[in-house]
Amino acid sequence: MKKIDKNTTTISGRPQDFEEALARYKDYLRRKHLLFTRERISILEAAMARHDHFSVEELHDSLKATGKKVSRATLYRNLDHLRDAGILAEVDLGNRHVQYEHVLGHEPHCHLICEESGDVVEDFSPELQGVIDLIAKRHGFAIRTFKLQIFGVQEKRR
Amino acid sequence: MKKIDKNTTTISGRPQDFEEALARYKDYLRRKHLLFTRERISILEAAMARHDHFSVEELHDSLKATGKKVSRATLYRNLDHLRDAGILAEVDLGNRHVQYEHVLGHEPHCHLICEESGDVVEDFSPELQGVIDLIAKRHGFAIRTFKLQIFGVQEKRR
DNA sequence: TTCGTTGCAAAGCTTTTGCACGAAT
DNA sequence: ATTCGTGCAAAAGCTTTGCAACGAA
Repeated sequence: MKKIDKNTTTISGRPQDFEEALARYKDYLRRKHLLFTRERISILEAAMARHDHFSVEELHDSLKATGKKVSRATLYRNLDHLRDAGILAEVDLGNRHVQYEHVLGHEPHCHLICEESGDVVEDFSPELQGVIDLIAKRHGFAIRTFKLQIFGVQEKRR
Repeated sequence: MKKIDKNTTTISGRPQDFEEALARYKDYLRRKHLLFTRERISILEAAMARHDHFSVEELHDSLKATGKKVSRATLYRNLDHLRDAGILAEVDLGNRHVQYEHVLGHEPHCHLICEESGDVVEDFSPELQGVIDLIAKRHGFAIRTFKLQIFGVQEKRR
């Protein structure tokens, strides 16, 4: 397996997030006339149990580790659903790999990626949303979501 | 070949941009002790001749169209150089395909992607840079570059 | 002449798909 | 009972790599 860049960000994992995600997923599945299968629960559990950014392969490993094996094909098919249901978001960390993160309990934010260490830091500055709203308004866009990545080098802490 | 989403953005193509890119590339190659080959010129010409976002495959087609065939392997190898030389930037338009755009004559900007039509609009609002500088400063990051994508739906014009 | 570069073909990864079997309602 | 979902294996798409021949300096 190809190595994915180091990732030190930790995403908060509040207990209520899983319940909220489950409710949201059930609602989504009902609306789309899709079934609520054991594999879909396993994938949701595994995804919500990870508190960092993860790739499809890493989630597949997580599932194997818990004994609840789900085929790669099923995983791919369902990650799309989890994204469409507003439970997971795709993240671009500049490494040409699709990675995911939770949306719940996780306000809109951006990623700072250190090109030296590979570390990823999340930022929740409130100023950003205003500028983005302004830009969208200028072009007559109704915003659904945004992604901002800042690439640079993190200076040494002291 | 898989179809890539429609793309209506046009990137400006000032005559001096090619000269500037050429100078920048020669400098980069010299610094890295790399050779200045005919293939590298062809790729640079083809890339600078495109005034939109393009995929590797599309650039390969451009090259074929001008009769200057360059193998895919060489193309991949050299697109990395053009990116590292600061001539091209990788763009994420949310379609899971790597695409490129010029950097020269092209201030820092962001992309608005319409999820209905697939249209991509570029925005050069100056307010953005200030917020990004602020965020980077907060985390002790020396910025190299940033990418911002706004996903939504473009309202009808009248 | 000397190395880096290229083209080709093969290999590697990631993601998608067709189909028969199995499971949810 | 019906219909959708899953696993498997194959296929497809994209990117990288090994190697012999070529070309820039």
